[in-house]
Amino acid sequence: MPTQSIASDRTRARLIDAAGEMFAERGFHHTTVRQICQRAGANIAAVNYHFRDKTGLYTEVVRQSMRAARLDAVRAAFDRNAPPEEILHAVIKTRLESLRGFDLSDWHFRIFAHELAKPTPATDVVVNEGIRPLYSRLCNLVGGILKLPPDDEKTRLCAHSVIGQMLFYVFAKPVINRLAPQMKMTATQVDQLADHITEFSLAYLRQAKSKRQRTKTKVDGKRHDRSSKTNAR
Amino acid sequence: MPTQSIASDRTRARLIDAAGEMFAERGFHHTTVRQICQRAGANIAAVNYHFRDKTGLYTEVVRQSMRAARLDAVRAAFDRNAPPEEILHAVIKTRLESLRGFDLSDWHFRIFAHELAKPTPATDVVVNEGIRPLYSRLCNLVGGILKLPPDDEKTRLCAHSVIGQMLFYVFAKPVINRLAPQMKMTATQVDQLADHITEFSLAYLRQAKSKRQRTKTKVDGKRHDRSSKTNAR
DNA sequence: ACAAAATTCAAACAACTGTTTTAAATTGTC
DNA sequence: GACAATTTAAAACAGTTGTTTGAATTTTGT
Repeated sequence: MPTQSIASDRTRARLIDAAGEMFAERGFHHTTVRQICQRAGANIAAVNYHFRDKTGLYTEVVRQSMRAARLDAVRAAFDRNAPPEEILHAVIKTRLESLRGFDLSDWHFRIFAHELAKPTPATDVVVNEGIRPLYSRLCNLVGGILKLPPDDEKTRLCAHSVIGQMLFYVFAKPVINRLAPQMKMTATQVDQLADHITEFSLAYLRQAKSKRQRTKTKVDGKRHDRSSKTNAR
Repeated sequence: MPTQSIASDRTRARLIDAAGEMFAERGFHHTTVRQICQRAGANIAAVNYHFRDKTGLYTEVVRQSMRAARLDAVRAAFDRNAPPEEILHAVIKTRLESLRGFDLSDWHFRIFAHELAKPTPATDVVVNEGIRPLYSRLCNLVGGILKLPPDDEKTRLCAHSVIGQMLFYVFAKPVINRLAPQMKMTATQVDQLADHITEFSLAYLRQAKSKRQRTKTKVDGKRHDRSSKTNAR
């Protein structure tokens, strides 16, 4: 028994679409329900009718953007069967695709950025459902390269260094445009960016690993553990 | 002829102080003039009387925070007579001091962060007076290590990588608190952070330099330029 | 000490916010 | 096709925002 009409579902979807783009662009606090409704071609009361609150609409947008395609792409990059360094490159590149224009249903990264700047009532949802899984998987990946446990402090610091480099371009876009106007974030430029961040990060990761292995062999004789199955779920 | 009274100057200063802390904490848009005036012990109309606008007060706060002590400390770190890698470490460490609690007159970094997230009418002032000089000096420094011109694309990308790592902790503070609660940002922890970011970055910079020098010596014979005075102005 | 200028103050203003209300229109079901 | 439920619509609500007003007060220059 579908208690909701099709027309209702369609305005609901239009509201989520419009709100998603605007939330991603201007953040939660700087987006008014009137703007959303105008963009969605709906009445001002539609938000309260369909989502109870403005925050209700926002959490729904967040929840939906968590299941969006790009996030799956990042997960796929993680699950790829390849050497960890290649996986890292794929993850970074996939994640940076968000920078090219306004890909539909690609609000996730930008909403994440806004959440960082100013927490909202839905921050817990964003952190626990959207960020934490990717964060822990990145820690697993980095720890795998470093031959260190995922919750080791050094591992975490390195993961933060990778995330920070990526986030910078999402956050600082308006400032970068004034500081380095030649960066237009074209497709090839984003690729170069991903290559750079990967190489920049791997330089330290490789060095730290080999240094650790050198001291390790000095301490406990030969290394024969080969415990490289560190990128698991 | 001091046309302004002393009492007036004092409320003016109190307003700037209160506004600076609150702008740094919550950003421009999320700070109300009523909150500022209450904190400053001034009347609601004081802001408009002394600064014409809310944005007038904000630009004054920004202008003042640009001349604040911490920024001078960063400049001093840049001007230090030392090998560039040591300078880099000093700059990063000085810049990260902002993370420890709420140091008075240390709004600069946080205001910068808020500007990144959401541009304001004073963004131009922030970028041109506060960010650009440090940015170009960082490019000079990094270019000096890389033996590349400061406006080379690789140089800029590396500078971005360094900035991104630092900014992450400023931005992501609320999220980091949930993701890695053990990071309390104590004095020693901030020191470790600075050490890590420096080492993480230098790993790539050193590697890229030596790689470049190797190919360079292959091309133009012996290297005898020694043009290491790259951190000027 | 006194007039004039500068500053503070309480109150109200207009514009905006998210939300609620009440009635009209649309929809699904018999 | 009629009736009941669901969905839209226009208007107004209560609250907050930055700003202005005009009179009281303090400070300044002589």
